[in-house]
Amino acid sequence: MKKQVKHVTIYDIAEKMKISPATVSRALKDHYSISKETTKAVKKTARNMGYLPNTLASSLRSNKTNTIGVLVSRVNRPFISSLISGIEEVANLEGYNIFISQSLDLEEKEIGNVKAMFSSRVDGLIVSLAMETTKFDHFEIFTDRNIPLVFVDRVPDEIEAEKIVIDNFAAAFEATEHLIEQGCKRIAHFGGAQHINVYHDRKKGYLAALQKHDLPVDEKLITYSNLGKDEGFSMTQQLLELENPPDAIFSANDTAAISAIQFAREKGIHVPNELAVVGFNDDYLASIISPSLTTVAHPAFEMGKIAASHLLEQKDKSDLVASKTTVLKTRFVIRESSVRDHR
Amino acid sequence: MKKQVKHVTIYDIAEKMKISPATVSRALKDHYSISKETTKAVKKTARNMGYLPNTLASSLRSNKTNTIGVLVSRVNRPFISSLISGIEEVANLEGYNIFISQSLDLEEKEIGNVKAMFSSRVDGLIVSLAMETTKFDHFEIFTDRNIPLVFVDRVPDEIEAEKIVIDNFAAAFEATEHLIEQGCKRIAHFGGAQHINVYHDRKKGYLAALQKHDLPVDEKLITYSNLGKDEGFSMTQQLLELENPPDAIFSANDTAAISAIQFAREKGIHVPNELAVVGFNDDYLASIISPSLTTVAHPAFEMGKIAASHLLEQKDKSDLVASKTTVLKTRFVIRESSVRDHR
DNA sequence: TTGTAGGCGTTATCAT
DNA sequence: ATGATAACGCCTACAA
Repeated sequence: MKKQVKHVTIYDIAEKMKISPATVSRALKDHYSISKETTKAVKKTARNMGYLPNTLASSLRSNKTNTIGVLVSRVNRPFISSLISGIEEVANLEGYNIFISQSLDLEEKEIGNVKAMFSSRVDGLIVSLAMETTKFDHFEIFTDRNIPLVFVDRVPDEIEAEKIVIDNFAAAFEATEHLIEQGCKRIAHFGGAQHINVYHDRKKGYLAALQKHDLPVDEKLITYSNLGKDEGFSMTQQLLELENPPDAIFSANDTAAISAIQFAREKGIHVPNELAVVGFNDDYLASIISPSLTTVAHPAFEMGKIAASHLLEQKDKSDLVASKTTVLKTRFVIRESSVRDHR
Repeated sequence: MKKQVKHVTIYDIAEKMKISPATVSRALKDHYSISKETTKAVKKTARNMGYLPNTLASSLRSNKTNTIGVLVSRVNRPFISSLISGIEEVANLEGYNIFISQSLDLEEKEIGNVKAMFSSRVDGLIVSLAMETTKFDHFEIFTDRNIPLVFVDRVPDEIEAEKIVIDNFAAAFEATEHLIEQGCKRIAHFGGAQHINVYHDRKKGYLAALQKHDLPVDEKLITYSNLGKDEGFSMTQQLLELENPPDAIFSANDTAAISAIQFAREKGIHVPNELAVVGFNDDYLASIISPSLTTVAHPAFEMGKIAASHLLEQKDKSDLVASKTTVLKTRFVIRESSVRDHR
């Protein structure tokens, strides 16, 4: 039976030092009104006694948790984990911790998570929407109370709030135009759920590029899925079985694009000459696969940093914060999967 | 100026219903002593008033946060993010949230994080050690108080606590022996920091396999690093420039192994015939790269699930928990990078 | 410079 | 079945 160590409180310190708990509390946070000697002595005693503050009590009283909530689809996706790293870097620098939860792309879970975040009184919330989400009133808990709320990447049009996004339309346009310049005439598109801004805008950019260059739009060449590995395979297979198959694919993410490359490789179809492929995200994989994948570099880490710093700025500005959207630059990275031999 | 919504408390509900806060509190948690009608009425009023519990207050009073702390090196690593997913799955099922923080492989940050976890009164802590960590007394805050503590993967020998690991020795032995069976005679090893159990054991397994097959150990073929992408390149380069270069590499992770493959590919060195490569972890990349990478599948997700469920079991057993180590099975995945043509 | 005392929102204890 | 009250640990006006 191990000895059970009790929690040391400011009262214990006060008692031992024959001073008041208030003085201890102030000394521990370097309150100006406490003398240097007292402060030093208190801190020393606290250390000796193994005192560690109870954040719960402190937060309850002060109405401040020094915690930022982060609500994402799932942490084990390259884009998301980089985003989180960016958030953490800034948060930590400012003395904040982060509280992460996953929606698993389910609306119901997202709603529960938002409530849980509120219940634990996070000082602000950063959200990238679940794939499934179509309603947004669960965020009113935060907006109604002017608790800082920042959306990242997958953002809702329907809410007035701070948003950090990339220009999906422009990036998709550039990517598609690049394929056209390579001489591709029948360009397919792997699209995501169209009620999500990012996938909607990417498709729009794709269509706009086709239109600009007077290429016809063939609905048979446009697919919708959640862009997973398996979907990538099956979509590629179906497209290549068409009587009039595509000569290029612009995929709304890298995962599906990579599956396309793998499928083509297995079938002996040359990438890029028979099938050019462009992805979106610039996952680490993109540079590793052979042929390497042309894609749109998504500044995930930076988005996280900006989201966190904007969130922390909101606190100060009280309630006159205009809803503001920050658009970050993407970078089009041309690699082997799209550059055709000169003919 | 937006209307500022106030927080609704159980007092507000009690007042409106002309009952006591105690009854409200009980009704909201389905306490057996409260009548069905009252319970139903309270819940309805709570919903109408937009009541959301204050977790801080509840936790402070009940001494229970329903939160599991997770302390890892960094979230944006494939192994870690899968581990976290596993933890979250189990935690959520049992009504727990998780609180994540990153040590960035720095001991000092790990120490701070452990204190912060304690201060926020997590009900238990799951840890994968920072690369830098060599002392372990910062965990005594938890062990002294019998707060459940589980180490995963990178675990300390020096602490009596629950541990979840894989058999790194056996896995490394099997991997190395496989290379020997392929006819490799000079097998190099990319090792990690040797004070970390996993890297230490992997090296031991490697050495044991060489010894069993009467192959000499050449220290020049053994490197130590943090096994990053860049290190993988430079180590491969250095090894291949030796007057007597290796014909195989067993790397303690996939990242460095993949760099080795890429380096060889660039230099026109045939993998596996001129240089066979085996990695460790089975990151998603391993199956994508060409030639695909032979590696040891590390059950990250399952480790997370087991860590969480063992942690939650500890709560019940009060203080007679024996320190226990659970060893999970790995799976050796043979792919192209190690299978030589028959000669 | 330091002390006193009330309160943050909830739950546990003891009563009715 | 319900109510009154204290307590969790800390912070902060107000007082001294």
